[in-house]
Amino acid sequence: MARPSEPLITVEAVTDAALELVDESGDFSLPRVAKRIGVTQSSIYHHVKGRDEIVERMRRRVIESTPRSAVDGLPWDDALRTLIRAYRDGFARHPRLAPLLVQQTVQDELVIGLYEDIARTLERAGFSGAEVLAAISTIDSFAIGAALDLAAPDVVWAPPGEGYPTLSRALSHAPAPAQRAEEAFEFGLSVFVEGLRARLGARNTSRNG
Amino acid sequence: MARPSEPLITVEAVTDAALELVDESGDFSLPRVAKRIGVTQSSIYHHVKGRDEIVERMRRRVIESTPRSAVDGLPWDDALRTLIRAYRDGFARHPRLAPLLVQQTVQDELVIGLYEDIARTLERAGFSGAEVLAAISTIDSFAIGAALDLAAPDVVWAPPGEGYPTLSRALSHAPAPAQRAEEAFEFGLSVFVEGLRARLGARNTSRNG
DNA sequence: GGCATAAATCGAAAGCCTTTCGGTTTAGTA
DNA sequence: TACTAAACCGAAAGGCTTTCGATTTATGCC
Repeated sequence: MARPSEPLITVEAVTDAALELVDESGDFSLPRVAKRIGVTQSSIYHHVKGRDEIVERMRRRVIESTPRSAVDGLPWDDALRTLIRAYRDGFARHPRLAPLLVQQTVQDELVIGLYEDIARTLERAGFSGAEVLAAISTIDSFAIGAALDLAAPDVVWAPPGEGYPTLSRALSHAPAPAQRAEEAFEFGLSVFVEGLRARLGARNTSRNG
Repeated sequence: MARPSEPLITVEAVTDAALELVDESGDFSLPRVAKRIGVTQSSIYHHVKGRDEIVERMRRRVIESTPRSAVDGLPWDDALRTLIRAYRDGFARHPRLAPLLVQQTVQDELVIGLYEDIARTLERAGFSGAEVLAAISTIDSFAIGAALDLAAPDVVWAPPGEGYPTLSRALSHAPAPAQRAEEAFEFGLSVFVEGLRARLGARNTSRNG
């Protein structure tokens, strides 16, 4: 075949097909993407640079599917919760994508924009400099971990026997997998924000230094 | 060659070689492991079931390298900090292993034992049932995220231009990469524990319910 | 309109990877 | 001593990513 009047491939179609494959099977490959959109593997290289670019495009696709929310009017703790939820919700829609993303660096401008919003909110709350950076790192760790939690298999921890009474008791309260991950995320989020508030309070009443 | 009097391969040697390769290059493969211990790829299959088993053995190797600490005498918050640090410190010694581990389920008994200790500590603090489970999930998310943070490249967030003043200000306080990850982990850990304490306090003084 | 260039496709292949299979020699055992 | 099981090797199947040359066609320029 030769060059067609309308290209058979678009980067969007490649990204879509790859994302579908990830949702269905947890992974993707160039031969499978090519087959899905009805072209040859090699043709894909005329539209993307390689496998890594497809991963980057999936990351962007997932992030821009969550609208950037205006939080400047909200109290800082509500604002922070909103932003962190937005970050994590993108992954929640494509849970099996998370393990692929953690292998690669982020340089996407949209993510940077989200970080800027988080940084502003933290400064507004009363944190500064090094603390803001540490808090953002923590938020990143927590959100990515929570996204991976979504991709985890149904039975995450299976105590092998009778020797773990307390853990078994906790597990007996486990709801359905997706709901468990959701509840765990909300719990962790609120505990983290409460911790930040406690830290600010201790500073303002000069109890800690 | 035929069957030697002493086997040329042991599972420990395979695990060691794989871990060295991961530390050096961020990944491993059976041909490279085989070359490193001076045998053929196929021979490895007489000692481990496949690639996945090698990954599981590396996980176990890393976890058992951190001794299980006795925390029953400590106040619950100190105990919790100690346990979470122990979980994360294993990864800190082999940062590039983390991305490989998140692709696979945990069923290792040692990890379950650590979770049991965390569950006991949380019950001792005053949490119960569903809260314990949610807290453990959160701890897991946070620790794994922190481990991935260690494996991240030096410049994690690079604001592309002038449009991100608050983030840029925060980044100007960034210490060396490894230290940044370390400080972020300690910050998040202490905020998380403070948040748990705040939640208990609110409950005891009946301010929240 | 005619022509050079650039783009889009394909087929083939190089070079990785994981896993399996058959052949060979030796260790352990009845 | 003879038989089975174990440990090794070489070869190969079938997957992957990426590159290359050949072919045809769209596009831009004179």
